[in-house]
Amino acid sequence: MPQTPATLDAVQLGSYFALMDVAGLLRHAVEQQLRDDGDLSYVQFQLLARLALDSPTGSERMTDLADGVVYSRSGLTYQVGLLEKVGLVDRAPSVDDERSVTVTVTEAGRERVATVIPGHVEVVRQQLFAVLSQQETRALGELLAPVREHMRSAPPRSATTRRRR
Amino acid sequence: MPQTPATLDAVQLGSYFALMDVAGLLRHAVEQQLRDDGDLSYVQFQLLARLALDSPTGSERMTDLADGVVYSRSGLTYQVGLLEKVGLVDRAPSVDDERSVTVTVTEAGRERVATVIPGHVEVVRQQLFAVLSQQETRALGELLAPVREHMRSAPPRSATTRRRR
DNA sequence: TATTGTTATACTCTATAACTATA
DNA sequence: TATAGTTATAGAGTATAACAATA
Repeated sequence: MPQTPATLDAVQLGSYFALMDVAGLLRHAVEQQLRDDGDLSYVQFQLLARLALDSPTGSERMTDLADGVVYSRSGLTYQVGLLEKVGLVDRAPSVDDERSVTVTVTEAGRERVATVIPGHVEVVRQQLFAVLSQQETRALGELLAPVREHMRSAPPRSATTRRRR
Repeated sequence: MPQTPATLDAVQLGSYFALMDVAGLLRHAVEQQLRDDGDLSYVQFQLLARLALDSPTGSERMTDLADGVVYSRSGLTYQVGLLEKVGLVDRAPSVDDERSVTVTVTEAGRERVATVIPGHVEVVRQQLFAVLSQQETRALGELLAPVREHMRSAPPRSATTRRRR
């Protein structure tokens, strides 16, 4: 890792690399758990969890699902296709807009999420929250939530691929 | 993203997802910059930067390079092989231990790092530090550094692949 | 025997561009 | 014309297991 590059000071650099390293290690651990316990990738888990836990109806349009989860549209089609193939979601044309596709978690999908969550939570606790106090946990979230908002509203340059919002 | 799974409270969940989302978005932005400006993946940049900026000699053994880099040994061989093929590093048997391989940045490798760093720094500044004050930046680093230490010393279960330390 | 590293192989994921269909 | 989504294709990255060589 660089020590004195162009124009980030040492504190910024340290924070940047700590963030990337921690997230990388955590994702690695979490992907292994999801694969072992539920044969899911992290992205598939995100999609399923969003449908099963965040959506009142268990349904979302493809375009809305793409928000924040996946980077390219074809990638979303691919992942949803995999989930459909194994019966964890259904796909159907939207009622109001024939161009849209509505994705819905199946019962099996909800069960899969339920199967996977305890181990998932356990990994996150061991890897991340074992080291942080309640206050620190809160502080971390409060630091990062605005950053996420900023990143989502200000996509990087050369946004050749269309993205929602 | 889940709202009330098994046994993480809402604050923990929020911090967890904020961390993963921010790091994912940041990595995405940064990978694009590295690819555009220097035809490097993030991992390749990490390896080059470590050799060029962290190592006094510009050299490291494969095994030491693997330290802190997440993935498998064969993955490291693959990435170093790519870097060698385009002349950014050299590989040679270590002098003290014939089993080991010593990787060294070439002059071209140093130049590539120098080429890429300004744009890299700019992306990180825009995406991450535009939103954080000095104090917040410091706080973020101080929160995450111990987490990283913990994760590195306590690898996840089923460490089937050997890893250093 | 244990460690260092490579190779062969297979697989997953992602992105680009071209395409269809509806608004 | 613009938007929603799919498909074809191609490439990058990763992991596993078997392997050779040295300690």
